[in-house]
Amino acid sequence: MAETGSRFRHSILAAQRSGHRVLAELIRPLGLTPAWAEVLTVLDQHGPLTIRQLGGYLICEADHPSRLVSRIEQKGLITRKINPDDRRAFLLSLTPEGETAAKAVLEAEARLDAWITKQLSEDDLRTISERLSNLLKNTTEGASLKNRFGD
Amino acid sequence: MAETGSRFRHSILAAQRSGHRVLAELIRPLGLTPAWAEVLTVLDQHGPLTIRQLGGYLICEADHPSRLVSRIEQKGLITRKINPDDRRAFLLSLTPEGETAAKAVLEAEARLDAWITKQLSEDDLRTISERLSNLLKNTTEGASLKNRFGD
DNA sequence: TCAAATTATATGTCTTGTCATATATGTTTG
DNA sequence: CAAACATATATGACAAGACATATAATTTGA
Repeated sequence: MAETGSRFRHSILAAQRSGHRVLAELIRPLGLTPAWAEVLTVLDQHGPLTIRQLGGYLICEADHPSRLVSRIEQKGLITRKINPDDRRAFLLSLTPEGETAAKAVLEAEARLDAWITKQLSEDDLRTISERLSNLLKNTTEGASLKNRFGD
Repeated sequence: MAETGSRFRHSILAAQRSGHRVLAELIRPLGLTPAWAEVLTVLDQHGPLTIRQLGGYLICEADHPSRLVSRIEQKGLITRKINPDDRRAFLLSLTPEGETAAKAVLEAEARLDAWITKQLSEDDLRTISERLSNLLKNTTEGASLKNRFGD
């Protein structure tokens, strides 16, 4: 079938949009969005990072997440410290409120993941992740995936 | 592993973003975006549609694509005819320029799909599409997928 | 050492997408 | 028939994401 690829692409798009919508609903009561959730969980897990380093872990944004970060900062979930070694690059960390929010995000994501693992087997999930990682091996998104989840 | 679901979700996100970026690069010379491409190919394939009907085929937009349509219309790729039976609902069709653009989109997508089918087997692609459709069976995105590609 | 190149971040502008709400038309029902 | 309800589309406001460009700090190399 010539449309195998097209159907595959549209299925990926549909899955992403659907998952995004569901996650957005789960964390909206927290005043958060999926992009904010990614920033919070990455900072929670990988400690103080510069904006550029943070970008290397994010899948939601290809460019430098300056504006995303400043919005989250304005809500008081992130602080930036001046780096004496390089006064261009700030070090971003979670505030106590940010850590609380990150924990709440992890709980919401755990609920979503529990639902997903009821629908598809662990084996299917792992196989799909692996095939997609393979497809993305020379892309920035693939690099971020590897940074976050290893090979 | 607890993170199987998380990795799966992030892989889907990464694949979508990467595919979106590549398709955007392929059709940018045509002055088109991936969302426009979806509208053009759906109208090309499924004839005159109202905005609501069009929305039922689109995966890129959950709500009614009013503004997306009016932007494409302003570029002269779509026309709307008043429907005498229901003066709320317009019937959208491609202009000759729109049909040309739709053909060009199909060619660009065919190049992308040719690359994809070199990276993953037809069997893998079909299996992944099927598992994702299954996951989405009670969602609006799943309904659009079914409208476009059947069961 | 100092000009050029590089790097980190920021910002203007635009399209996309969501939510909430508005308006106009059509349908149903008391 | 009129009021209530439903439907089709539009729009204001915002976050997200991409691209191009700008600015400031650092590094490099002649």
